Amino acid sequence: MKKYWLMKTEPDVFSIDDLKKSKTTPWEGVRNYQARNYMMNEMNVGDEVLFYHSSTDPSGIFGLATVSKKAFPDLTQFNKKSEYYDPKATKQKPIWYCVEVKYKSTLTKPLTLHEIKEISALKNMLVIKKGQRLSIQPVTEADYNTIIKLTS
DNA sequence: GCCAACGTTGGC
DNA sequence: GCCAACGTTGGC
Repeated sequence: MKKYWLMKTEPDVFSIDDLKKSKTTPWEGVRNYQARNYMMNEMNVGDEVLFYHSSTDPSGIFGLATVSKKAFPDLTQFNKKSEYYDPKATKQKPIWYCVEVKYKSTLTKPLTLHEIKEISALKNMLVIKKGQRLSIQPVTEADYNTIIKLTS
């Protein structure tokens, strides 16, 4: 059963263009249990990803990607030099997991957060809910299909 | 196990 | 840069 996701990233740190260049990337640095649990327990190879740029102007959905590898330990948690280092994690007992994400396309017509708020069919999307900070959010198949139609 | 203090996210 | 929302930490 294919699932659909929205994954947030700050384009200054990692943008859809960066993903286009690297083709795939481990989704490292997630340090929130709810987001981790989605990756660990619910994401499967082939799931569709809406690639969302946050903390930028305008913020919104700028690309499409797919999950290309199931959850595996996020190596940055073991790396003392990484900003994502977690001293409580050990290789025997990792705390943080990530999936690998693969580039699919860059939207020629991105869908900004402002536009999402204006579209009544998308009014239940989590990303427009006040105070919604979760960096990985489930998206319904209907919302995903609406977005594909609007952006192609 | 409660909850105040603190840190982070992210739109504006 | 502000600040609302909300997750995490740690003292008790």
